[in-house]
Amino acid sequence: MSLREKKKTETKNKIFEVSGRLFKEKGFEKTTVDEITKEAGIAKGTFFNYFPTKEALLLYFGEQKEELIYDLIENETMKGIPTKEKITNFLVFLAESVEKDKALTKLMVFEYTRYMVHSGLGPCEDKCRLHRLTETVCGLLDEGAKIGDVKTSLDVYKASEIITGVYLHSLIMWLNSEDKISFSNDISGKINMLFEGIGV
Amino acid sequence: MSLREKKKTETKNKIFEVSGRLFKEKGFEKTTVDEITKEAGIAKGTFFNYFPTKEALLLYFGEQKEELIYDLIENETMKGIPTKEKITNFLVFLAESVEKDKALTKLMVFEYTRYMVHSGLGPCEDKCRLHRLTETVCGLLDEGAKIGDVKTSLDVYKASEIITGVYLHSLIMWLNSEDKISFSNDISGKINMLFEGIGV
DNA sequence: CTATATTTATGACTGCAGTCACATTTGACC
DNA sequence: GGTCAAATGTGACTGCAGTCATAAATATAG
Repeated sequence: MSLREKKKTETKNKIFEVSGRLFKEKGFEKTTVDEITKEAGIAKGTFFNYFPTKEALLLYFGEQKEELIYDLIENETMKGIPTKEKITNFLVFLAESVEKDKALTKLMVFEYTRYMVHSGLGPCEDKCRLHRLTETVCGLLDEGAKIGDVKTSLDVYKASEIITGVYLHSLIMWLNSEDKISFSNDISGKINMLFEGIGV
Repeated sequence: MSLREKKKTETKNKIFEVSGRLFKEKGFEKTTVDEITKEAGIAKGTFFNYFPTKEALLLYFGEQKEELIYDLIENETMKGIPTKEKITNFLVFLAESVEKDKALTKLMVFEYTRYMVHSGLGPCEDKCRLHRLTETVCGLLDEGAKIGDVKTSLDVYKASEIITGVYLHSLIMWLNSEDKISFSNDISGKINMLFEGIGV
């Protein structure tokens, strides 16, 4: 790795580290780019060489976290249990990880929405986090279809989208609640109902 | 109505009208509050007497539209059809109304997210649009429970939340798609699956 | 009609995100 | 090491959302 690349990652990490601390101390809104750069010992313009906007930092936070989570999933003891449980475990795991920092999650969800809405991200491609979630669930359901854990006639992809939708809604409701709800409990109850169906 | 109240509504309508036009012409971002107020013939400060932020305008747009829709629902020919169809019709109707202006819908969804995330709206109360949707669906399912259209053991509220979640997810996917999907078709397919269930 | 209170309007001003023309550092090649 | 090109750093500057002290308009009371 060249000197240039070394300095680059160094600077990016410095920004990441300082801003993370400041956001925790005083919140996202009240932290200015000026402060971040001053504490990081760089000029204001430099910040924008690394992150196109202040909000882009939030996206970066989210990506970092997501990587950790999806990695962990692979290593879980998920072999040999019914598909319903597999999916429930997966989503509960996601939920629990998110439950740890509500304020940050709020900001990230918000920023993610902005990202989806504003020009960036042409069609719903790789970068789309919801899409990735759907794909993962889809994989689990596909396996389930082979073992006979789900209806053979099932449109697996559509079902995955439904599950993602339920996850998203629970997340938003939880973010917007006054902590009376447990996000992870809510999710697992709903997955159950999805497998049973609503109609008689 | 006093002179004061008359002038107030007049000014608010003027702002609403001018900003609507400008947003369509040049988009939300590129329209400045200065422009809006100049065209409306008022001072900049006045704008903020009516809307706390520029974005609050979007919320107002949404509210106006929503009123129209929910009113229409009441008057629909929804008597005597199965619960599944009632709910499908309702959501398809919502979807179709939203499909008419994708760009504006994007902005409104985005702004709604911001609204939920940033301080405003303590716990998820009346003002929460998703909550209102859930309540409406819940009403339909309750009726359905009486006629025996849904499982008697069903947790009706939870089911409504699931349906709302599916609606929201479809909406977002559609907003983020390159117009290959029909939002309203997508919804009706998923409601069907929800009634059938996923498991064997 | 005058005096006083309350509500609404005003626009110069502030603070901050984001830009840009220019300076500095790094890498590559001789 | 010297020379040039490309990448990165810099901070004064710009544009816009939002504020606030003050002015104007309207309501209320005597």
